[in-house]
Amino acid sequence: MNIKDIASLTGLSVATVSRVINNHSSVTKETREKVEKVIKETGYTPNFLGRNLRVSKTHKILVIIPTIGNLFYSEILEAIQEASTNSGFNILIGITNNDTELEKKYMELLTTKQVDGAILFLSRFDKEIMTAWSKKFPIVQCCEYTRGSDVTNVSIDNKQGAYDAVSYLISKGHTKIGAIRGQLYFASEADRTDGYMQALSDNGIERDLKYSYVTEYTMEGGKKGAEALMRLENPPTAIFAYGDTIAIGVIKTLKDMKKIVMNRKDGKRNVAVLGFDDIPLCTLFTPTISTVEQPKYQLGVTAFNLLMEKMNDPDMENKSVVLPHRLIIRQSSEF
Amino acid sequence: MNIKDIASLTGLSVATVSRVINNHSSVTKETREKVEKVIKETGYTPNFLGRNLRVSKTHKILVIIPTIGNLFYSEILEAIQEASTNSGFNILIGITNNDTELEKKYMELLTTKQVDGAILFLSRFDKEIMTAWSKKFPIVQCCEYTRGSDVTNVSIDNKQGAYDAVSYLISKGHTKIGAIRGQLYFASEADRTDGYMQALSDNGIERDLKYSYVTEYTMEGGKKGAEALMRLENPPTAIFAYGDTIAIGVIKTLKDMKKIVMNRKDGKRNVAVLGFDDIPLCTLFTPTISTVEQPKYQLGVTAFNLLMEKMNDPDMENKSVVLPHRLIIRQSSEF
DNA sequence: TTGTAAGCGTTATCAA
DNA sequence: TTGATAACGCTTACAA
Repeated sequence: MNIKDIASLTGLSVATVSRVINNHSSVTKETREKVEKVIKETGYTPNFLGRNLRVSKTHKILVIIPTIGNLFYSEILEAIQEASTNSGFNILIGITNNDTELEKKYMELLTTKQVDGAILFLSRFDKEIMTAWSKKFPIVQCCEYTRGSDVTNVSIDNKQGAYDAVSYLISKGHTKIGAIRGQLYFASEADRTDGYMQALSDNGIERDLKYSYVTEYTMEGGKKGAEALMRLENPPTAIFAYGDTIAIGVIKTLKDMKKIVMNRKDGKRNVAVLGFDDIPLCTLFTPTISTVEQPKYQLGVTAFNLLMEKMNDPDMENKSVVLPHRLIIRQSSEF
Repeated sequence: MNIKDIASLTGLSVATVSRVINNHSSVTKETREKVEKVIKETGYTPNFLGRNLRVSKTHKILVIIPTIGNLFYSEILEAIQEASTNSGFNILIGITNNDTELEKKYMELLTTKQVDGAILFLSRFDKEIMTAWSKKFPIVQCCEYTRGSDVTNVSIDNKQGAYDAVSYLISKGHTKIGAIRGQLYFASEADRTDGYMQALSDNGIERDLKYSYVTEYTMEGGKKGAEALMRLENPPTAIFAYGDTIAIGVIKTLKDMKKIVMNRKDGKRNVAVLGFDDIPLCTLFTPTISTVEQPKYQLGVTAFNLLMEKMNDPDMENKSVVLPHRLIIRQSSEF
């Protein structure tokens, strides 16, 4: 059952049927109704393979994302999905676990015309590659950017976010502040490290490299980090985690070690913890987790809207949108 | 740059170029090399829009899923993604939040030939509709099934899982056992309710309808459920949550209410909680959460493999695969 | 307002 | 082994 069949059944041409399907104004009410009747009776639906080839569009976008097992990403992805569905686009998802080969492989969906554009949650490719891609295809980096490249992107000011977080810990009397971060797969991490260092130096605190621990962006990673930092001769009294998922692992571990005890009465001071992202779990944990909020919904929607702009006007100049973050103080930083 | 251009540049026909691209055996080594050289030099990549139309295949599958904000689903989805990537398939994702209209809309991706098959995490459509769809398209239900329909599916034995859970709580001396579940969007919920009731009646306990609370499958839902159940005149001493996400909300609320106190010394008994799914958070919470484990990775991989079978042989008889579950006892049920 | 027909980029059949 | 060409289903000039 194809458009030709409908044409035969109505006694009209395929062109007219096509016009009806695409809501062209130049069809009389009667023919429109005649065609629609037959379409309804037959249950015909257009084959998009033909249409897509003809118009050279897919109405699909690609989202390349490290994982969806982190509520930070899944929330943004849900926002993208909502926005794209409202605009008649569907999402092809590429989960990479930071595997560069996979990242490249998914990018082939652009060269092979299987998607119209892409949103990338990554920043590991050379700036030259990123710029070249951006010249060829509509792409937007979300939460990340590639220094020195010319690519449209949306993110928060990660340096400032980290600066705010660490400054706050310092204001609470901490000087030995540990940091647990990922493996520099992301530009955001480098920026947060900049903010961390800036806050220390602005307050006359010398950075102790032993206080920085590198691991995966997982609860397990947080566990490892907390253990390593607490094993130090002179352990930190506060820990800045580069993600709430890490922070959760940190807190769990510190609780197990009795470095955090709720309603402490032995006069000792709990280790303070501050996270990043503000995922829903922050308020459910004990202690509730202080963090730097990223506007996840807005990040997703903005990324999609920017991509739409790029798709509609490929020659548009690339822009960098910076959305506001917010330091949220809950219990875990108040020790 | 298309296959015609490559043909011109090599002085061969498009047919031969196509054969090289598709690794046909009937090309001489020399021509193959000649073509491959030009392809490499020009950076040509085939346009899948043309190919897809010609072969009437997309190498894409659709996954319709209620949410990815629940680690239960995101873990299965990652498994599907891994399996499909290994087999050269890409995933189109449809997040529905249980919106039936959206579910239908995403199903149109099948009728319009934009995907080759679909994995559905839902069971709300009539058995007639499901059967009809299954006759027309390769589809597989994952974690769910539709009673009376003829559709390939994979899930655990939800009734038995709930039976095991509730029986265990009874064995620990509980007779007043609350249940917090979703809004019967899923067949799995009905099955779990059957198991819950069976366990009660097998142990001579009469079911008290007041002990069943209906809400959303979220932490917020768990909070509401716990509050409602604890407000009862004769509140339950144990709560069976139909999902770990709910269980987390329940536990947080019970802790806030002092119905759960770690290292309790006032002689009172904590309310026991048992979840379902076994998401990673179960071990990070205090108390750690007892639950019924679903083999998430295996569910995802099996769903994909079943779909592959259906796609390769549309006339294959539908099967129902049941994977093993496992009761995992941690702290939250031991009060 | 409607119809004719070209063409999107591929693959596959058939003939050479 | 290679080439010529039809066909996949659709949209869109252009013509009527």
